[in-house]
Amino acid sequence: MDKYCPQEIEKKWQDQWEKRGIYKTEDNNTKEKYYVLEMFPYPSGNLHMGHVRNYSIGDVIARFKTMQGFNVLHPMGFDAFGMPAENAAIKHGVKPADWTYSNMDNMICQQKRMGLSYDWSRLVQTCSPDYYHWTQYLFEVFYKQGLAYKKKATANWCDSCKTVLANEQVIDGRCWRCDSPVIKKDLEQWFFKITDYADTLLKDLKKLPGWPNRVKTMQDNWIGRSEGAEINFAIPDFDEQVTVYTTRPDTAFGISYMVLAVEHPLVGKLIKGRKNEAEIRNFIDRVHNQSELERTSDKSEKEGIFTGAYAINPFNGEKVPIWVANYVLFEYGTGAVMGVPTHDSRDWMFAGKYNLGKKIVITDNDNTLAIDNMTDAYTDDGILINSGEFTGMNNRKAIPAMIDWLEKNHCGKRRINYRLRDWLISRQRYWGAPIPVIYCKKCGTVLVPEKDLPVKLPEDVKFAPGVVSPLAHSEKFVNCICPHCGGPAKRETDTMDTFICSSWYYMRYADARNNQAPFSKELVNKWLPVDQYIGGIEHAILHLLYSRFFTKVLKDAGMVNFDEPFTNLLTQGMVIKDGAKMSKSIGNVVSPEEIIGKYGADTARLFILFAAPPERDLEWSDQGVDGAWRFLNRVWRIILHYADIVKENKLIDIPALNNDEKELRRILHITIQKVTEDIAERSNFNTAISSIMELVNAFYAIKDKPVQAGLINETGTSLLLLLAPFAPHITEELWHRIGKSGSIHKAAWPNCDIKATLADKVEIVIQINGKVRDKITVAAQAGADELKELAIQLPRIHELTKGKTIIKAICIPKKLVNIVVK
RNA sequence: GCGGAAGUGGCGGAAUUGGCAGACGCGCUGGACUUAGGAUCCAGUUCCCCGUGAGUGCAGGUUCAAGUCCUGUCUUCCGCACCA
Repeated sequence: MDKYCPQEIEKKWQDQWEKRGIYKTEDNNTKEKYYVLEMFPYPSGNLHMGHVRNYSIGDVIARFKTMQGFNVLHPMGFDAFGMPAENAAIKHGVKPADWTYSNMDNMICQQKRMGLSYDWSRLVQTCSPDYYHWTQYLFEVFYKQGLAYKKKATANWCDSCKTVLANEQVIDGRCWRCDSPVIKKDLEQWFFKITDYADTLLKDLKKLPGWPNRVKTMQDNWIGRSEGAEINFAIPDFDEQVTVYTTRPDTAFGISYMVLAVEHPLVGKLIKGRKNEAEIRNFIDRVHNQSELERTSDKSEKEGIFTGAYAINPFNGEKVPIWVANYVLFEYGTGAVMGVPTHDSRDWMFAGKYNLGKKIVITDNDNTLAIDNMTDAYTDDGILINSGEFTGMNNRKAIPAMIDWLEKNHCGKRRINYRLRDWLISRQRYWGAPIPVIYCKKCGTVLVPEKDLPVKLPEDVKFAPGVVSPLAHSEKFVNCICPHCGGPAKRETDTMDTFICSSWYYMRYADARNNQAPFSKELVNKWLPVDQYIGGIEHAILHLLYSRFFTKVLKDAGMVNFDEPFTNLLTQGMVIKDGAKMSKSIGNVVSPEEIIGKYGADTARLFILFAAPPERDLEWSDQGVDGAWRFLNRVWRIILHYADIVKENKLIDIPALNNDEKELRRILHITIQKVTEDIAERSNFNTAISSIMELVNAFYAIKDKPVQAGLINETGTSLLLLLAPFAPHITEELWHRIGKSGSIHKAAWPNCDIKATLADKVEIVIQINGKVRDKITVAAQAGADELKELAIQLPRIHELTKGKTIIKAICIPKKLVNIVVK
């Protein structure tokens, strides 16, 4: 018998598969479609174990669904724009395009060595003009829908990447990519109006039962919907008015001051000419220039200063002092808040520090609250007091009543507010899709006409450390002709956030080579939505929220007929070693190339799927890899041991099976049932593999016994079929060695014979007071009464219950008898 | 602070509906085969005071029966965090 040598057979089959095109997906096919997709990678140059895990999971599902008779779409591509290519250009003088394409070539080789069942004819590379042509086209779709606009705003600026970032891309005050602190900069930038879709994005989370709750909760929090009211306060001295947003209008009679954000446009007017104007301005400048990190840190103290101006509380006509303070965010709500120290903890602290008034307007049921014995605000529900006509009302009921009052008296209204901000999409970088906009002195902002797309990236661009917006330095790129009036004009020199490229790539796969449109309606609606999407949890908000937004916009634009892109989402855990994420700086990286070189792709895949369920973090174990390797060798040997018998292709003679044979066949069909369910229903590949291992153990157990050739045929063939999605090469090789023709990966998934899974005899546990005391083997169909009789008569049970009263016996057929004694 | 997930042998993990806790794998121990074994095959492996014993972070509760349900509590990880 020859040895299992993955280095030989894996290459051989990969070549064969490619030559025969067995993973090419047909668009015209009557079988039911199934679209399985792994998040496409950034082309860093090399696969890491996280990729191996991601692709192994997707490949199992793709192969399994194919064998189950679905028409499977399983494509791959690259999220190929982005900063590292420019950094390489700065550091090593290579062109970003050259660097990126050579990295992609290398990674495709590595992916092919993993034996993944991709339809490579649909390869998508977002940096290719054939692709970003349509990214630009979609920008124009957004623009025409009124969803793309330019405005001056205080933006998050990463000084290391020399570009702005969207809110979602600032993690704890730091840049998501390079981790350097983010600073504030006032800049003119392009935005996508994702806030228009805040409500739909939130509501439609309910349409996603196939998503992990964790991800839905995170998106829910990120969108941050709150219900409340706007209240207008007059400022008679200035003939002005200021509007606050609150979720607690029921506390309005307790307002003792009001606070504006330092950026609030009214502040300048209110403080002008005050004797301490300079002092106030100082404070405002200091707060405004604080970094996101400092300003939102929980350590930073609440600070404020009185403007000298007063506003009128519309409910009771009281004069309330107007302050400015660091804790009020200009971007949220109206940038102004009311201060109710007695019923809001932050206000309690602030009022305590600056000696502002406190008045109780909601009391607990026993009416025991008193300012003097309060140590913090009372934020619970209760009954309104000191609240004019609303006094005596339950505060929950008072909220709508008081909003109605505001609306009737034209001094406020109901308002729903979101935490979500518009998506800042322009980047001051070269290696991205140029924003297809031209600025003309006469005509203003003009879209590049569709026929002139794509706006191509120029190649003669200089890269140097610290250069902002390299495109802006390319004369040839910047200067152009206005498509409207034909006069001289200038191009937009910012490129698009790469998250835009990745917000629609999964649609492009449906029609990847289309050069007339991003995709044909027919094909995108045939294949989408993605049935199973697989990727890391780190995109819970970023990519997954943006993609949902894109899908909804394209649906409203009539380009697609579905409104959620991913029906089922599987978020895989990290691959860790020695308790930490694999990283070069810690030095705990295990390279996939090395593992595949030594053990082959099948072992690597099998180990990574076996070691933990997909959602959990996976601790890398070299010994665990050995275990997977040993298992495949066991399969190799047992199949070859029986190869000649299997080749005879004898049919099974079920009535002739002896007990040992029946037992083996029972295990086989239980395994078929379990593996099918584990893949299809639970995505628990680890338990699927463990049950295949049990089958192999059972196969070994009958090795020295005479076994019917038909059963050996059934067992050997089914074993390979069950294992095929996990270890595609070894199973293909053995498939041919047992005399089968055609690829195993095109063969039908085995069916479970339910009758075979039922045992004639079952073991029943006999408990006394819930503790196992004995076991008996009885006919499977034995009923409750019969079991009880048998149990009580057992010598051991008889012994143990001697002198005690049997109160009752609980009998669960096929499982147990529990005798309750006293 | 708010929200979420998780705590099970020496290790990774199983137990899907309340019904034998520890499947499967690693590691370890022993045996067989062998010139040899870090190959292979077989067996054993939760703990202990070895029993009518204890045991799924801890303390209670419900139940004939609890890893699973309920109450409280501790720890770890993750997300959000002055959001008015």
